[in-house]
Amino acid sequence: MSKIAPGVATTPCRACPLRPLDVFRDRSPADVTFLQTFKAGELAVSSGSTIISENVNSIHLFTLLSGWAFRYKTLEDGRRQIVNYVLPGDFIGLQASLSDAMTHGVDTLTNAVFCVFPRERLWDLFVRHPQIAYDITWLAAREERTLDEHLLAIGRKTALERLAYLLWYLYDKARDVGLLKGNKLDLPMSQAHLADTLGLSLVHTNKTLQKLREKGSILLDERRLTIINEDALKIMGRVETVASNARPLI
Amino acid sequence: MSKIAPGVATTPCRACPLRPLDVFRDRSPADVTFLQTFKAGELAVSSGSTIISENVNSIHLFTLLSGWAFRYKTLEDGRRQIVNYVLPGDFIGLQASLSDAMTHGVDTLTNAVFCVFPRERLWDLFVRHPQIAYDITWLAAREERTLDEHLLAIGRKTALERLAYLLWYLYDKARDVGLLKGNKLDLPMSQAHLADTLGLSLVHTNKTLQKLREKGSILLDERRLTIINEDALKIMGRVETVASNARPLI
DNA sequence: CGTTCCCTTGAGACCGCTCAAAGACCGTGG
DNA sequence: CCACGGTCTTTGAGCGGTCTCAAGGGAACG
Repeated sequence: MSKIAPGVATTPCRACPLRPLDVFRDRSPADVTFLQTFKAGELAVSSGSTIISENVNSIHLFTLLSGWAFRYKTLEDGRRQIVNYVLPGDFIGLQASLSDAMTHGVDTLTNAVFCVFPRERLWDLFVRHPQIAYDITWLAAREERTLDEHLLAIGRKTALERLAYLLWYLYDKARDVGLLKGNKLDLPMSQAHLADTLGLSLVHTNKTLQKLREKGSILLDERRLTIINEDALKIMGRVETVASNARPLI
Repeated sequence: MSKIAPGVATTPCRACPLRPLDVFRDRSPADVTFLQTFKAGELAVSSGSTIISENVNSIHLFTLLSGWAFRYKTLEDGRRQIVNYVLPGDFIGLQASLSDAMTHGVDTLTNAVFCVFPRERLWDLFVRHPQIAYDITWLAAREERTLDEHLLAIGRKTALERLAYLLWYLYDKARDVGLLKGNKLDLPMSQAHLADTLGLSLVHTNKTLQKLREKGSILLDERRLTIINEDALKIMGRVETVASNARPLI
């Protein structure tokens, strides 16, 4: 089901397939070399695996190399809230690592490969590689901003606005890391996942999806999303226009 | 309305009234001395002031010394979502500082005093004071966890659960910094603020508040909150029991 | 003493919920 | 090969939680 690749050939950081992408900042060769030593290995898991468990402290930090995952929290009676999605290049585990208490879970939506970094070397990193430390903080602040945005959506937007917002968010996020095929994107999650992200019931999510399709700006069939009119979708979703700069890749 | 105290006597970090509190970690005298030099001054503002404006990059970082504030986001049509509350000892501004795009606003609920730190010295801090850099990251991860929790509440809890959760959250947070008088807490926000935090309408928030009062675990009158049965409140709010450790104070 | 803000209450509308069930698709095992 | 169970999507029906609109009262303030 899941294992940390032992002798198996792993991707060397200098040949990281993500780093050349425009969304990621350039990094000095020295820092790339350090990241290579910081990387303890790779974790290759199948779809539906739990990478970080709620209520259990994680001893690792991860960068997703390929695949999709999501962060979530659940209540005892089973109600689940998906807090954010994880795409290639996203760095996760800081919360579960630094804080000692309850945290979120992370599950994969597809087969996925993670770079694994040992938490115990984080302090060493802060001492000896301030640039990377700064980048980690930058990413944490960025995630915070995303969560603010999601809170605004769930707390104050209508079902239709929320759904339009979420689909645009996923589309835009996927575009950053080159996952689009033209104006099409293969989404790995079910409508139940979307519902748990939006704070809506499954049934109502489905009906809202119908409505959104009727508006003519999107297609979504067989989990393939096609964006016909991105601007209209953004307006419907009350999306703030964001000029996002390149971000660091850990 | 607001000004950075110039020649006015400000609180020296070594005599910080917050640091002796149990919630805050001990810090080496050398680091306290550095923080003193990092601190550019104090910002004393009256109730209802905007400290950080949405859509405008902030050039400062702040630690709240005294008073209450809140972080929020708004939509163009005026709908507002309060994202979190800021109490003494809380460190804010990282998002608005590090990221270049749209951000949240921060308004005060009472007269308040902030310690002001210049953003441009943040990099220097990361190079020369890794412990403080680490602490800042730790706080960012902690805030992220809080937002996850709020997302779970707004997305998946009922109105009554949300309100119970919020009141307990505020009570617990205030207790940390010694703002309780016995089992009483003076809340500075209106029911409109509570509504905008919970993703509910003002009217329904009021009616939910009635219901919660009827349950007998709380009193809330004239903005004075009395917790009669904390355990019952936590259960109603579906609050995870959190064993929170001491946290750093910047 | 008028204005403003806040809390409260009532009434009715509607958005989103639960319950229920059917069809499509898929992998598995008989 | 087909039967079967599981997951996912879709649809209908009816309930109810939350919303909007409206209005009144109290406290604070100029």
